[in-house]
Amino acid sequence: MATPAKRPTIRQIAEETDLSVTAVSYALRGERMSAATIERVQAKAAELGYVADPVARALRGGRTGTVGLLVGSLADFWQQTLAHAIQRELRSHGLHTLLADADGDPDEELVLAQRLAAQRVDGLIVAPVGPAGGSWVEIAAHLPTVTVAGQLAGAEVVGEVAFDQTTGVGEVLRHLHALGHERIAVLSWAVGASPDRPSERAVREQAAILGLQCEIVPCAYSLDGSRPLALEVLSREDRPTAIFCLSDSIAYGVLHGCRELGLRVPEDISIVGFDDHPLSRLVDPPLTSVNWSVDRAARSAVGFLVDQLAGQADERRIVIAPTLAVRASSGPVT
Amino acid sequence: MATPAKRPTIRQIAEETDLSVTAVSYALRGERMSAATIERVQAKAAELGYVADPVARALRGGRTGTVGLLVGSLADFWQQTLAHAIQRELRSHGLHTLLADADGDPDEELVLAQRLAAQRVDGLIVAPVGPAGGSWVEIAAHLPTVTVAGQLAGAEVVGEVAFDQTTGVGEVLRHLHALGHERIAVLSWAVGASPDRPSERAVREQAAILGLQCEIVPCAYSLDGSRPLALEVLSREDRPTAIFCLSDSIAYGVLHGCRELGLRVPEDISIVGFDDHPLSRLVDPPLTSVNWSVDRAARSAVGFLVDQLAGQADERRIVIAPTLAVRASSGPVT
DNA sequence: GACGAAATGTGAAACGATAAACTGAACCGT
DNA sequence: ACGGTTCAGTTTATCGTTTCACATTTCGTC
Repeated sequence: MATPAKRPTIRQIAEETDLSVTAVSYALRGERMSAATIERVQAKAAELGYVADPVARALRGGRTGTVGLLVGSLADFWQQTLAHAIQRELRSHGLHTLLADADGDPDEELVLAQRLAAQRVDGLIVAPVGPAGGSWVEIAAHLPTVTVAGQLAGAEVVGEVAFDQTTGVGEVLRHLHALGHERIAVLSWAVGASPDRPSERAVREQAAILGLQCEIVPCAYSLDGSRPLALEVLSREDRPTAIFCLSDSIAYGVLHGCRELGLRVPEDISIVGFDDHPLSRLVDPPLTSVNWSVDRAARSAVGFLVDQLAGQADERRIVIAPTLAVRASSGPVT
Repeated sequence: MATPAKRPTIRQIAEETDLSVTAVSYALRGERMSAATIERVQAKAAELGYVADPVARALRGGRTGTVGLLVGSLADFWQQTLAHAIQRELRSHGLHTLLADADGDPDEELVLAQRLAAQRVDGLIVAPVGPAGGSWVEIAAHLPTVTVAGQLAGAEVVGEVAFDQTTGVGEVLRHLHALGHERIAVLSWAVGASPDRPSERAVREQAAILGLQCEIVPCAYSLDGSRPLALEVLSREDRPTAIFCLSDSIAYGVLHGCRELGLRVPEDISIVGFDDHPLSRLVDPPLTSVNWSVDRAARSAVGFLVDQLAGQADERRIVIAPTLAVRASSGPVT
């Protein structure tokens, strides 16, 4: 663990080829120098196994080949899936991923974004929890930023992958309404982090249209966060006839809670998730959920960023349409 | 996106305090300088919102505060969980995570490890797919490396978090044996990547002891990888009475396949997983699996690395004991 | 055969931070 | 009063790469 670790440097190549460091630098990139020199240098580089030092390059102001990926909460299974898909997509473009997890905290999110910027990432892909503060405006101004599944209003991003929350939420509520549900508890995550989160606003709007009575309950991500909450909601005198969870992870915890209380799903209560994690079709009962194409989202997000890095300067935006996957966890009111 | 982005530098502080750059450098770290100077400098730094540039620091040979996390395959749900846990633990120590996914490919794994090293990570946490090649020896010699859930034999790592495969596999096979199973298909991932993978060797050993007939079938991670394979295995004339999957993700795909074929689990066939993903208790039927404490593994791995970085030079090792969680997916042969 | 323009190459500065070596001055005991 | 320590700084070199400005050579053209 202590050996000096000597990666070959550009200087070594220079010495062994009797050229100046500058010449080698150019030749390695195939610029300026004569064809003969270029070949000689590159041969030597290959021989020594030379790889340019990304750190030095970054210091000089160049690219690092690394993109920061900032996720709202990795405790959420779906966001794990999203992170995986994005990371994979970045890799296919030869880019590295510096992953950070805000853990549901908008302040932490900002701090992490700044630290990623300090690490000289070439760009930032964010699935934001919090609202767009002033700092976000600054960060996005300096660093090509793409948002996924959330906005940073005011900040000038180079790309935006939006999920059509209104339609997604609408489909769920219409589905539940059609089944006869009228009292619905909505479990939402990171409430308060973002005052007017689109999904919550969509819930209020659509509920008003349909005349549904929706109570929004703040909830932590993850099984362990939602299960106790579910137990509380489910134990109420006038418990709702359906629970709509704004994330599948939350729904899993609720399913777990139902099982503990001996409640049958969907006979005693209907459960609907959001985001449609791959395992949702396998849980018991299979979870009704709203599906967005993760792959498409990941491809778009990375594509936007890569285009930007390649010089395409136009801001781009895509809205991903939802598909309601109706499964066994939702049924008529009995 | 084009504004020059001016983070304050050490030099700005130097100018504004009428000190040399070096003096500021020392003062910022509270060394050498007089108390008065130290305070003056730190006040100015706070005022300007100065944060040391990790890139420059790294170039000079110092720490980057970033740790490389190299995972065998993020397509595997359990490894997603592991990655999350480790990332979270690293963050609690103030360390950043550079995440890379080898995607089941040992060669890719090596390449990624080298690229991480080039990015000047302070250390490496690896959940290896492949065997320990010569390159690993070199990498580990230069970079503090901790392995989790796999070995890099020959390479001098600073810490090792091992899972007791023999016992884990043994418990599963004994469990199945006790239920009367004799013909068992074992779905293993990344076969061939590592010629003598501990889990597979454990299967062969334990099967021999118990007199079981175990066929090891190579399989990709993930639902989509294992489902078609499961369909094939399940459609055989003399299909096994039990399938033991060396990862829960694989088991999920198998469950999916059973459902498609109309096979009842466990009446028609028993399914057992490995690693015990949090959702395994929620799928239908709840999956029998082998649990290892992810949190303990993550804490240990990060602890080993942090200790090493703090100067503790002793190599450390922990073996995590398995717990067999018997659930409804495994039952007696009928 | 002379002149400007390419082509090919070199040296030095820069990126931001740090470590080693050096410079005065104050201070010590004898 | 004199050599030796400390203290509190400064100068200079360095990490590996890129880029700007400049120096040579070669070449085509009139």
